[in-house]
Amino acid sequence: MLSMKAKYALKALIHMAQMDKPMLPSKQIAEAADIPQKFLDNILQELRQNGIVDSKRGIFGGYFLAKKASEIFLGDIIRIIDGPLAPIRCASLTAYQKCEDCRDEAACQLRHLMLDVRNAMSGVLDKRCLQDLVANPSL
Amino acid sequence: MLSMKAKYALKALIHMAQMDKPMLPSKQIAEAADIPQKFLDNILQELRQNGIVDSKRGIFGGYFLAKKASEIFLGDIIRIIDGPLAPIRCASLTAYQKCEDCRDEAACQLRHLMLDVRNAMSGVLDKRCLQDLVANPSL
DNA sequence: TTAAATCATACTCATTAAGTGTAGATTTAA
DNA sequence: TTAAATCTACACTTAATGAGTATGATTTAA
Repeated sequence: MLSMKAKYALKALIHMAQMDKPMLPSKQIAEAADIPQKFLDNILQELRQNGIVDSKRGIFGGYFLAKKASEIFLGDIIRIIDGPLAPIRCASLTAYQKCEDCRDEAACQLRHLMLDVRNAMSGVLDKRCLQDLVANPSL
Repeated sequence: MLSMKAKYALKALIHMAQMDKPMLPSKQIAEAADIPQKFLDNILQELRQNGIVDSKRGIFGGYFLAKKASEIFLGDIIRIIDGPLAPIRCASLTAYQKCEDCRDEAACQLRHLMLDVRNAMSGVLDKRCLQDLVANPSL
């Protein structure tokens, strides 16, 4: 399950990509996307630290996309907020971690299955970018 | 992410399917699959209540699959233990629930995306059964 | 200098995850 | 019939995570 936090992150970014304004204060994003403002601040912070958005302080400051919407992939956003896509860590490509109780990883049926699940998810989330959610409303 | 509980459930069922014994006491499953026994009892209970396994009490009792391994699908096991596959409820087919903050569900980009993710996951988990994990060790 | 904004840290509060413990019921071989 | 091995039910614990809040500092344009 996606956390609310990740859902909010996606909603906020979609909103930012849809507006052609270069910069939006978090308050406006919060209102437009129906997200608790302070929580959104946390989220935007995390996205900023990971190079998804950038910010300008002071009055008339705000947040803006750090890259083109066509270069921001949805899988990466989810990874930043919720961690790896894979259902279990030993099936993650970006955050691999060995199972403690696994005797023979190469033969582990569960891992093979979950690798397939991970790849299926990645096939959707790492192929699509923010732009796809804006440009193609009927997708 | 899959919970430990769901992972244990899958490990236990795989072990049961692999052994050709008709019945296994939970203690043996716990040892073989490296699962805390009491926790496994809870899990087997839940699987029994959902028609995945059945049990026989008394000395020489134990648990056994309630259906053929080829009829037990992995998606269903995960749904029983962890709930719906879909990343958000409004994208679930088996446990649909409306988003509270959604103005126009049909146009919601996020939902369409997550429906695709759900279908990708289902494409793996609802197509494969326990038998696949036993019969096809190199899959 | 002040108002509006971001930035940083720390805190709360409820729920879930991951088990454990205790007590009792059922079965069946001996 | 009884002891051993099991299942069954329910309550409890302990830690982590989720979903936010609160407070205060810093920046910047006017």
